[in-house]
Amino acid sequence: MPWDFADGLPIWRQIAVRIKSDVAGGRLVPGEKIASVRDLAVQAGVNPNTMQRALAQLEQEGILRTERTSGRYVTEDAAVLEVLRGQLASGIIADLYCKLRAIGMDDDQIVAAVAAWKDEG
Amino acid sequence: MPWDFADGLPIWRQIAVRIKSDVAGGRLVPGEKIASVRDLAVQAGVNPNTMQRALAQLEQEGILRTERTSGRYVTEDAAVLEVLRGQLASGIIADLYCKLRAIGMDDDQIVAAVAAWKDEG
Amino acid sequence: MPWDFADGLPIWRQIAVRIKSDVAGGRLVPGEKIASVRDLAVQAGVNPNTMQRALAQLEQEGILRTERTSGRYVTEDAAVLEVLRGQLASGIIADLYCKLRAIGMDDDQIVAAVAAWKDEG
Amino acid sequence: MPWDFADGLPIWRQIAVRIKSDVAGGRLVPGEKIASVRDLAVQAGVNPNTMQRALAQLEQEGILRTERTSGRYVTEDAAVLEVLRGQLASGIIADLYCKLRAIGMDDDQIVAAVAAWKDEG
DNA sequence: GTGGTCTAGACCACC
DNA sequence: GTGGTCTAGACCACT
Repeated sequence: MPWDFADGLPIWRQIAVRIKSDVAGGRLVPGEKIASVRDLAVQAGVNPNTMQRALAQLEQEGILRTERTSGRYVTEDAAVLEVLRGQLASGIIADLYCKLRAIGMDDDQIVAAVAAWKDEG
Repeated sequence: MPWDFADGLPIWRQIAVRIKSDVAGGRLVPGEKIASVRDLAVQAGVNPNTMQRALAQLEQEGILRTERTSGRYVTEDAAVLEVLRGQLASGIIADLYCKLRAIGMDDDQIVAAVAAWKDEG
Repeated sequence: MPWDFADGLPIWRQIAVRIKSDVAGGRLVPGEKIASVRDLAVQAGVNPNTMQRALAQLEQEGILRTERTSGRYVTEDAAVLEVLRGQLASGIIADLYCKLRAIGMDDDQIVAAVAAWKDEG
Repeated sequence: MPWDFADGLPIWRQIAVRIKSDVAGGRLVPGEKIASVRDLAVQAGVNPNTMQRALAQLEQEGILRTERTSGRYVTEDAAVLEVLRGQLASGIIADLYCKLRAIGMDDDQIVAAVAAWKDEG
């Protein structure tokens, strides 16, 4: 997992985004227990504290649920998951528009290009 | 300009991508002379050799043209510019599909979401 | 039972307050025998001497009564119990006024808020 | 400032509550700059990290606003302040009811006692 | 073993 | 000087 130290985004936020994506994409199953803070920290090659911070953020957003003595679980709240997907998608798409506008495309061209890519690419 | 030393992409490639984007977006005007290697290197905060390598790459792709005695110029070749835009857009759009598929969206949903964003966002 | 070693209040006083609350609230029944010093000390996780001191204090206030040969009993004196309730309540209410004034409420607002809470909360 | 290590509430939460109370009570003036993280940490006798955590929490609740290079400021948002006062008051009053019920008072008696205290005490 | 807290000290970007 | 991040390592409570 390549953490970008160069951009402004803190590692714990990058981790949070990654886990969000995993939850949204179903690679982390709702209701399932996730690995322990320490294990995740080792896997990610960061300090347990940093991982802790990312997970605390996710818990506070309702994406994870903590059972103090047994571990952390992915939320089963469908509404939360739906909102999560919407937020992630919105951010990604906004980024797309930003970059394509920067190379001189207008919004209609962007939509057309995305639609065309589906058929070709 | 945040160059990313962490991922595998060499800095000179990152610079080349940025300049391509500037050309495609018209921030570097076709036919215009660009700054000297040394100045560009200072602006970017990199070694002149690194900048040189990026520019050589762009020249080899036909995006820049060198006049031995006077400096480097942005190509005026419309075909080259068009291909450039296509390449950049394709990469960006491929990235979009990759990320949105990762959060569980299928291609039709992606196209729909991008179209919807144009109207809302 | 979380005894607070940090603030100035000695533990035996904290224990005394707790027992007073139990008597006032009827969790310790007037006329009933209470457990032995040793048992109470174990329950509270403190040294028997500390518990002894708390009980002596309560006895001196007339809340407990010692029968030399059989143990300690909760007073049945209604007047004592009434005074006890009054003292406890007064302390708690004084604390309330202190805290609510500290966040900028005046006495009328405090009374109103307490009355309102009864209906809502 | 006596931090309670005995109860379960983390120090950074206790600090956050205290600062909330200061804001609600006007001891920290809306719009005014507060002391630096390091100074506050020294005043409170805790690690700068711990203070940082408390302040981050308050910022996230909209009570403080951070200007990265100049310092932290108390919000001027009247709505936020009003909600804050309401939350604090509610918590304090709930605590009152809990304690007074524990000594055998019913809700009407509680309201009456609080009203009486205003006139006497 | 789990999550959570706290400390100490370093480093960065910004102005 | 400001806020913010990261690491390393210790300690606690709970089971």
